[in-house]
Amino acid sequence: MPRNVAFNEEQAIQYAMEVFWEKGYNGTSLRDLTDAMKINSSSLYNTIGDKQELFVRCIRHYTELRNKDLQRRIKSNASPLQILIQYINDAVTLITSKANSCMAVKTAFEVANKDVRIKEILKLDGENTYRFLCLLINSAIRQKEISDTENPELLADYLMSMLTGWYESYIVHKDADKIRNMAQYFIHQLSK
Amino acid sequence: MPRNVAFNEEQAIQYAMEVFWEKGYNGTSLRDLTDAMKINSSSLYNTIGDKQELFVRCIRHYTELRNKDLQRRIKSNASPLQILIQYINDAVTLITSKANSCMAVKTAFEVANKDVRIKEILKLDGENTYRFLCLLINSAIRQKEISDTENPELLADYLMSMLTGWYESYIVHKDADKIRNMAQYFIHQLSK
DNA sequence: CACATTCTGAATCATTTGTTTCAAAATGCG
DNA sequence: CGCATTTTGAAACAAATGATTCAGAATGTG
Repeated sequence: MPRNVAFNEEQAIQYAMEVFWEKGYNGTSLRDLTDAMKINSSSLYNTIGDKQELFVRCIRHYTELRNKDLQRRIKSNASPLQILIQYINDAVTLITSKANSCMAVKTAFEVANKDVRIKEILKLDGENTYRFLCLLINSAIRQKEISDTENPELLADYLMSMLTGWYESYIVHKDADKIRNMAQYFIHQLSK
Repeated sequence: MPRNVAFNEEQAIQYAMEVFWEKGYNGTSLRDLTDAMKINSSSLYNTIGDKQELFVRCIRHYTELRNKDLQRRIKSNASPLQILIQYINDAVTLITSKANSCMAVKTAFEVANKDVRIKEILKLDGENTYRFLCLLINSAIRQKEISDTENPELLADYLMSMLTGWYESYIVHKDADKIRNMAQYFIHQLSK
């Protein structure tokens, strides 16, 4: 009976995500968003909701993209340690090539303390990466690529913290070698 | 001849810093600030300047406080490794006790990419901590508290990145043991 | 086709934003 | 004291903010 929604919602969310990603939640205005999404604010409020709701949809979208990336990596037929090393190296490339940082990390520091919904999404996302890493490390230990004296859970937490720190380091110092050296050292420690 | 400034400027900066620290730059309004500082906005614009200038003064104040803390630690008559371990343990306590995170880290992610002045202050602050850590690690190596096979500069970068990551981890997971375990592991690796 | 229903666009809303104005109050110096 | 000078407080500014309104356009179903 009715008229259908004219705009591609996922595409619009993608556009909105990019703006939030760059400017942060508080730094982004409704005009910024509707401009990027190429829709009118009435359409936004009609289909998605207010700014907060849109933001929730955006980080959810972001974490889904990350999740798909991890799934893809797991399916690789490289060895566990190789997958792990590839993951770290890709992270380093990402950190040191794009000016913008990781949206999950930025959001954690900007709004996670005030918005429980956001915090919960980020928590699930973190646990997801955690499981991904634990899985790989455990497999690598079983295949004797990593020493069985290592603690997989600790190592996973360790790496995740390190990655976050690398983002900040690169924002402030813009020193790619710094990051590469740390990554190389971490991989070296891992591989013996 | 003239009337004197009535309010304590350093006290006012301290108040403003606390608000910025909690709410971030974009999340803080001029009213938030003048309320906390207990001054009128005309006084603010008369003595300090606009919001940006005030923010610069605030992180500058923040990094000065940090600097003083490092100076104090250096003067301790404990051994280099002991000072280092104390520093890490204090950081862990700070991270896992206060709800709010480190202002320098939050600011790096929120505004450092857009504001060169801010980025420069944070960079100097980072280099300061870096020197502090390198000094301690080098001394510890000379006193044979740390193996001379370690790379001091790398270790310093490593620790700084880790600390940043711990802040994010605690915001998202609120798991103090996670942080404590990582710290313990790091200290353990250091001490042999 | 025709109609009921939904979506869209432009305009507009009330607040809030960062900032400024200016008269009145305060203060040091002669 | 009295004047010149500066700070203060309340009010107000224009612009931007998040959000809503509503007439008209669009569309699937009968």
